[in-house]
Amino acid sequence: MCDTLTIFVKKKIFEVLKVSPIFKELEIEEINSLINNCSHQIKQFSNKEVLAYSGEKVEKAMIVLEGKLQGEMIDFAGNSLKIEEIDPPQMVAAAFLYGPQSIFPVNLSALSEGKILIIYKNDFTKLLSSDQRVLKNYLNIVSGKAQFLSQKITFLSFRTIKEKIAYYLLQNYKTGNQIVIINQSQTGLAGMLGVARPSLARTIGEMEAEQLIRWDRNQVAILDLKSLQSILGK
Amino acid sequence: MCDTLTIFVKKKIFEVLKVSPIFKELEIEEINSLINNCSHQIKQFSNKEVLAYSGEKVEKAMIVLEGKLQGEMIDFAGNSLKIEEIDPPQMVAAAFLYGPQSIFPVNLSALSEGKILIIYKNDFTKLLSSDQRVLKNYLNIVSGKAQFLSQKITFLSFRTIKEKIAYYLLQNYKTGNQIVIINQSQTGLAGMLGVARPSLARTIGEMEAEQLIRWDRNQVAILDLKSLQSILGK
DNA sequence: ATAAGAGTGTAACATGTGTGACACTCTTAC
DNA sequence: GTAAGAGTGTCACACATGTTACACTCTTAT
Repeated sequence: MCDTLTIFVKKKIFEVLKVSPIFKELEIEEINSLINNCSHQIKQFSNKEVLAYSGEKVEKAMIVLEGKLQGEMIDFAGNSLKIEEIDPPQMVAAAFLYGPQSIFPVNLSALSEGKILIIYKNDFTKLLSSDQRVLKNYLNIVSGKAQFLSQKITFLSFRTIKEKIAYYLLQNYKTGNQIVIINQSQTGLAGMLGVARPSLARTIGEMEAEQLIRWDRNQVAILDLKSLQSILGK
Repeated sequence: MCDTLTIFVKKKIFEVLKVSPIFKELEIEEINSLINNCSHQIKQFSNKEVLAYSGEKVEKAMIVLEGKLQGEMIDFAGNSLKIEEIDPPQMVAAAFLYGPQSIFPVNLSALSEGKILIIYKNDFTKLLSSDQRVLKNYLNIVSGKAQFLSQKITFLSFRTIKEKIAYYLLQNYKTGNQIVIINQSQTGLAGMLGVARPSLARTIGEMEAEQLIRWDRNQVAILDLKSLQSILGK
C-alpha cells in the first residue's frame, strides 16, 4: 500500500515539474532522469511555517510542488510588506542561488500546507550544465525575477496612494475592456502596494467620488481613462 | 597613423574587457577570439546623451569601456530617482536581456563622454553558450543585479527618513572606525534616498540634537551606535 | 578681491498617510 | 440558521514629509 502511494505521489510530482518553468520543453522521462541523477528530497511544510528567514544563506534550490508560499519583508517596526506569492510549480529564491551574496532577501513562510522539492546548490549546478534547455529556462527565470523586482521599485517610488492605484490599474488595463479584474482582496492589494489598508480604502473612495473609477469587489470599472492617466503624466 | 591608433584603441579595449566581470578568468586572447567570432560594434557617447529610455526594448548587450553612465527612474512629477551608476567595465542592463519582457526599467544616460561595446542579443546568446566560464559569470552578474534591486527595495521600504539614514550609515560603517565617509553631497544623498533635500537636512539636524551622529561635510561620526541600531531594530 | 554658483541650515505651512477604533457586510462551516 | 471570520467603509487624530522661501557659507573663476 505504501508502495502504490509512493508511486502515485511520484507521478503527481513529475506532472507538476513538467509544467514548471525550469523544466519547460522537457519530457517527463527526461526530467525524471535529470532529477534522479542528482540527490534531492521532498519536504512537507505546514501552514504558517517559516521556511527561511531574511538574511539566511541560500544553499538549495526549491520548487513548490503543492500549497502556497509567500515572501515578505519585515520592516523594523514589525510590519510586513508582502513581496510576492509563490504557487506551484514556481521556483523559490531563484535569483538568490548564485551571485556575490546568495542570501535570502525576505522571510519565506507558508500560506498553506504543501510540499517542496529541494536540490542542493552543487547538485543543481550540475543539473544546469547537464542540459542546455534547463540552463536557458533558468536564465529566463532569474532575469524575470530581476524584472519583477525592478517593477516593485517603480511602485514604491510613487509618492501618493492615488498614483500607485492609477499605475496598478493602467498596468492591468486592456484596451477595449473597461473592467479591470483584481484577483486580490483590498487588504491584499494594500500589502502589495505597501500602504495601510484604511488609507487604501479612503483613497479608493476619493477616486470614486471624482468619477474616475467604480470599485466593485474585485472588479474595477475605468470611468475616466484620461484623468487616470493624467495622475501619472502630470 | 590611423592604423596604429586603431591598434592602440583595440589593445586598451581588451585590457578593460579582461577585468570585466563577464570575462572573468578568461585570457585576452580568448576574449579576442570570442568577440571576433560574433558581430559587435563600439559606440562613442557624449555627456548627458540618453542611450536608452525606460520602456524601450533591450536588444543588445552593452559593456561600458570608458566614461560613466547612470540609470535613473523618472517619476511622473518629473523628479528623478537615481538608481545606480555604471562604470567600466560593467555591463549595462544585464538582467534585462532575457526574461519575459526584456524592457529597460530606467532611463540610461551618460554622466560623461565615453565608449561602449555593443553585441546584439543573438550574438550574445551564442557567446554565452560557447564558453562555460562566460555563462557562469553571466549568471553571477544577473543574480547580483537581482540582489542589488532587492537591496534597493529594502531602502525604499523604510518609512521614515531617520530609518533610511540609519540604514545607510550602518551599511557603510566599518567596525573600529567611527567615521563614515560619504562620497556625495547632501543634495546627492537626498536624491539617492528618494527624499526632499530640506527634509534630509532637518532630520540630520534632529539626529545631531539627539547626540546620535555628528555630520561634518562628507564625514559622519557615529556617536551612539546602539541607539542608531535601535532605530532599525525596534 | 569680488562675483557667481553650489551646497547648506532653518522656518512656517499644507497635505498625505498611518493608527486605532467601530460598525457593517459577506462568506464559510457547522 | 447561526456563529465565526475575513473583508470592507469610515471616522478623528497625530505626525512625518514635501513645499517654498530666505539667509548663510564655501568654493571657484575671473
